[in-house]
Amino acid sequence: MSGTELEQELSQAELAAFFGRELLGWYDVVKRKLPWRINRDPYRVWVSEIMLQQTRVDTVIPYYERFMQRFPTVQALAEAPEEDVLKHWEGLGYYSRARNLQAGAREVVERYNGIVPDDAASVASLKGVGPYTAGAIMSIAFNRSEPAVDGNVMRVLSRFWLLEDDIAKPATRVKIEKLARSIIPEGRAGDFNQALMELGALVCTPKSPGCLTCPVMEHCAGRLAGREAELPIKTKAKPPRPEWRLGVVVEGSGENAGRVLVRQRPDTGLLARMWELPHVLVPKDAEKRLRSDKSEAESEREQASLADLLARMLHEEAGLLIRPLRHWTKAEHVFSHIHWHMDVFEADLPSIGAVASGDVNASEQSILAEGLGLVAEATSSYEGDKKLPSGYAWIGPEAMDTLAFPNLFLKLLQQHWGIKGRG
DNA sequence: AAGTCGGGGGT
DNA sequence: ACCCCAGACTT
Repeated sequence: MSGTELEQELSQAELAAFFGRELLGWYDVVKRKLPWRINRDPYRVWVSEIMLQQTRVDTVIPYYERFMQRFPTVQALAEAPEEDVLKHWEGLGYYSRARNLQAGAREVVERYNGIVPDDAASVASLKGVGPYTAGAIMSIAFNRSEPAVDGNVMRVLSRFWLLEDDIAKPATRVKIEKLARSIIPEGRAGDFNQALMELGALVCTPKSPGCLTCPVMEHCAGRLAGREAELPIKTKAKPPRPEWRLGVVVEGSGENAGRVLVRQRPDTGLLARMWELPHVLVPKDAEKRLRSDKSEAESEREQASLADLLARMLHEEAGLLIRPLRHWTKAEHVFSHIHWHMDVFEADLPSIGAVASGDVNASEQSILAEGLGLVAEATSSYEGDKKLPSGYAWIGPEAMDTLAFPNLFLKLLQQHWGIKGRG
């Protein structure tokens, strides 16, 4: 301490007044023009806040524009087919947000006559609306004095007030909510909450924060202590568990030439109700057996083993008989809790002619040996496109605007047809 | 309290 | 590579 300067000890109320005044003054000058800020329509605010959950502003903007164009009102969203809603969410991730949002819209139509209720408890009860989103809607759309504490706000307030609580713990969000509620300037809840987030996004960033341009640096306890870089405190997440999966691009023939076999995922769980290429999880015991060859280039022998496993598991799990042709590509995809390593094969359906003429490889024989009757039945029915296993369908590039795929499979399909188109 | 739920951009 | 993003829901 210098000794010549009197450290002004500001009270909590004085700090809050300073913080609110300076932050709002800064926000009024620099706030970004964003598509959900053209008015305060509660439905528009609602949709934006759901999309912005765990998703950056720049990523959301084009999705938001398309979504609002297609579903401009609560009624429009409530009446739409779910598939249509998912299609407009395609690539954005966390797809339960889309399903919950539509469920919420239908609830607003049925229970509130299509008007988003101006009531914190009612808004908070809507599907997909948690503590943050309820506070954001109430403050931004209705200017109610409710806190809206997201990752930005926890970071900003942790630094300004030098809070050393672990923001990964749920209890910390509750604590910071109480603080945030207590410092909302009278009559400006919406602007204040947005200003907090704007500061976190533009200035008080996770790494190398721009303290020199920060409107509240003068009394930021974290900065004054020289500790802004180590705040907020957050425990590390566990790394995603690895999974080895075998996928397949099954090419159709005859009337399905140029099409690929896809399937719809179950109603719950990961990527619920999204469409995908068929794939199977390599069991851990089989993994040890098949990974004996650790060399860079996979041998033909190993690929044949993988293809064999793929065909057999697909038959057991889905009753689907395929004929793997060749290894096509590898694909990696990382979720927050799972890391997929995929080997994708090209395949077609076994034909009766091929079986009869003996034009089959060894691995295929092991599959087909289980019953030529099955093959015959499968072949005739598949070609008619009538008796595919439940949830399976043929799709060509022209129909891609009807089914919603997660990005992983979207890219694989585009790669498949893209190469074909250029070749 | 810990796990589940996508995908991408910043550093 | 690792971190984090205008988080919510389930167990």
